[in-house]
Amino acid sequence: MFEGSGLAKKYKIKECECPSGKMTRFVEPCLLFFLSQGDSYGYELMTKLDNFGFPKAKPDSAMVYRTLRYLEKEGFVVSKWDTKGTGPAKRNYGLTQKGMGLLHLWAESIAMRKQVLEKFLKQYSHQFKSVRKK
Amino acid sequence: MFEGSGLAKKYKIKECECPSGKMTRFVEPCLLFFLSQGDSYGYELMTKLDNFGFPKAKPDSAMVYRTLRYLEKEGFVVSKWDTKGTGPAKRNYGLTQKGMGLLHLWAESIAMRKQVLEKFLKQYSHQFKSVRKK
DNA sequence: ATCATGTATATGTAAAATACATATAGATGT
DNA sequence: ACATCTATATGTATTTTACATATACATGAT
Repeated sequence: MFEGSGLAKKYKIKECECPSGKMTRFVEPCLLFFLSQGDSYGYELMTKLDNFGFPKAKPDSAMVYRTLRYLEKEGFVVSKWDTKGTGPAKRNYGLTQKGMGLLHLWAESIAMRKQVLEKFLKQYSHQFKSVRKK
Repeated sequence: MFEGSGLAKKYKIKECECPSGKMTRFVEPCLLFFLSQGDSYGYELMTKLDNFGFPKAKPDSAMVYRTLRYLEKEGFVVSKWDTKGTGPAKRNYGLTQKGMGLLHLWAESIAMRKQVLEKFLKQYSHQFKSVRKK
């Protein structure tokens, strides 16, 4: 994994000088995807994100709640309070058709992005193949 | 490509509501990579970026110049003026060892990121495989 | 009873990143 | 003389992100 490589130490580079894998921006498509599997609420979505494979650091809860509110404002999701069950009331979110559309757009965008990263990595590893033993 | 899918129109979603593929952040590792192939200067690096396969939109020249200055400030690159040749003087950049280290860190980070995107896409396409005919 | 912990949502704000506009200036072609 | 291309650079408004903090219900332990 990223932390364990020792490269940062070797070259005396602060960890923060290259993105650590938080991928906060990625929160939005994840939320949309989770909601496409069924209604849910902020706290639960947060734990799902947590298990989704974010390389590092827990997703920022502020990000989750604010993203959900943004998505609702724009009509990508709808919510209603759920007072049933134990504990404090939950705001239960559901995906709209428009939200489903946004998810598909995100998927296209992510696929494209993946290709760009792949292109970079291909060129990179081609150039350094001889240097990078191990 | 992204623009041509028609999804945005179908779902009445503004293009800006999902990232368009500018990937400004990606400029830094690209610059480092280009410089690992030999010294260069801002304007040339910009055109290289242009040809690198950014899905949309030209790279912001401000971003390129500011990133180069940042990299120099932090010791990842060094520069000197090149007054030889035609046209206005160029500031010629070269990668330092520390800069090479940062490039390798970026490569790790990008590889990790690619995996996360892949994971997302795999789950996504698994879920929507039946729905997404052509 | 009161205290810590877990569940749940929400906001305030400082700092960083980004987009977009604009400035400067040498060289070249018309 | 003027437009265009090459080349670097900065100003700044806006957006994004990180981090801290506030609220409050529920539950189990002391």
